[in-house]
Amino acid sequence: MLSLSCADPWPEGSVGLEEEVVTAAAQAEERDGVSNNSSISSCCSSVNLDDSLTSLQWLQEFSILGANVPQQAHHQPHLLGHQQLGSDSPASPLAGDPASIGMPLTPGKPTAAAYSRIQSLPGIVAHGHCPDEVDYKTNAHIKPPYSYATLICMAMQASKKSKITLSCIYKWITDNFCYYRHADPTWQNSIRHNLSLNKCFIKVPRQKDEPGKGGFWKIDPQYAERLLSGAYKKRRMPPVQINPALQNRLMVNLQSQSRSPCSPTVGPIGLNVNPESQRLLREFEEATGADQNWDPHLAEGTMLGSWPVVRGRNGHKRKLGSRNGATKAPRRSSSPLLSMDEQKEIGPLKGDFDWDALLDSALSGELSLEEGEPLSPIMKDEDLTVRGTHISPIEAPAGTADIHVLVETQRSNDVSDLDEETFLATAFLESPWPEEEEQARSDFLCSSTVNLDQLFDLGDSLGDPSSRIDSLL
DNA sequence: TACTGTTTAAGGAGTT
DNA sequence: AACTCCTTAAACAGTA
Repeated sequence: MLSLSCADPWPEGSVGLEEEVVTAAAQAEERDGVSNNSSISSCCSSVNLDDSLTSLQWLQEFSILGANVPQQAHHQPHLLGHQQLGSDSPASPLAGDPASIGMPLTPGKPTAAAYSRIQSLPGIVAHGHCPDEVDYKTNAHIKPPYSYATLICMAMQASKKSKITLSCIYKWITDNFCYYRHADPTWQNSIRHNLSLNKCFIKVPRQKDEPGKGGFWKIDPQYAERLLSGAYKKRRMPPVQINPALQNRLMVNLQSQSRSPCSPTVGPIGLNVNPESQRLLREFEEATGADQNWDPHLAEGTMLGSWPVVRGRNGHKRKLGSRNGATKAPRRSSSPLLSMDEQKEIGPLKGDFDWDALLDSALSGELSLEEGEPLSPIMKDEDLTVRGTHISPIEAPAGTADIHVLVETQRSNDVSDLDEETFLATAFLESPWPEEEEQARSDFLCSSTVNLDQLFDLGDSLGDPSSRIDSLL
């Protein structure tokens, strides 16, 4: 089974088999007596070992972390097997989890604007942040700007399966968004709440002969229809939120460094925040003006001291109730989540993601759609909208490397907010390119400073977007 | 016992 | 202002 999950657990076109495989895996779990009590941490430490192969990684490297992230793993997919045999790897998410092992988080491109650089600093509250500038997979401090429904959709679509278990959704989220690995596990409650309440999610009960806990979930085809018909209104992304579980440590770290600003130090959690970063931080705060109210002496009150006055979206206060352990001990995200079958099931979730295929399959009525309910082929318009910005169509130069984002954006024209959000969120989840193309792609990427921010920031140059694309190429 | 799933409630923010 | 969306919290029941 290990080799199955390593090699190609859910090969293309295996959708029809997945339920059987899941069932078989679940039965194997039963046979092996594998309990669900392995913590998600330990689960991740093993399951995540192949995360270096996921698409998240390549895009993160691609965008801002290119110089900082070990790359050999996704250049050497054959290492996967070894990793899964138990040896830990620095490329694994947890190994790369700054909150876990103190991986230094350094600012992004040194030549980028202070704004962009600041985004990559841990624990920065920044309205209007650029999601693609934040390494959500390793940054445990910034809450991903995706709604829970979006996260669920992402997990479901990443799975390429018609149905997915709750624990797999948890797993995918924690695998791909470091924030949730360290966040109060109440987010799982929200996930469940979303699944139950949101009409777009359908529960698929486990069959009698399907061992395991809980049922499966899938996306309602009607909802998919709505997604693609643009029935949903656009909503603004919430501001970045800092993970309260990590913020205190971060604060201590920064404070300790502020006492000796001339010597970059590694704080209690191993976060490098050197004087340059602190300077950038101040730059950012000053540049963002009064709403940030930055004051070197009151920094705690702005971005580092906003907890435990938990701030929801846009910083409004939330009730804390008894969440600080006064009554019910909250479950931690390290609580056991996955059974063996789910770990096997989750394997393909990690970056085995192809939006082309997903959309194609969706449009042809596959994916989670019921038979006879094909999606409307509506994506043939000339215009496209990227997060509220109207953009003229851009022809991808023939024979050049795919501009996946643009292509997908065109195809996603007129999609709903959630779908768009999901698209934006999952665009960087696309599976790694085939090996034979990788070098050429790498060359392209290396020779270009393009990142998603640039691609999605085309609204800045509506006058001549194609010229901007040309400049990117 | 822990996990899963449902339901209710409340509050904030964006949209109409 | 009303509506909708989203998040968070919590209680409760069912289940493995």
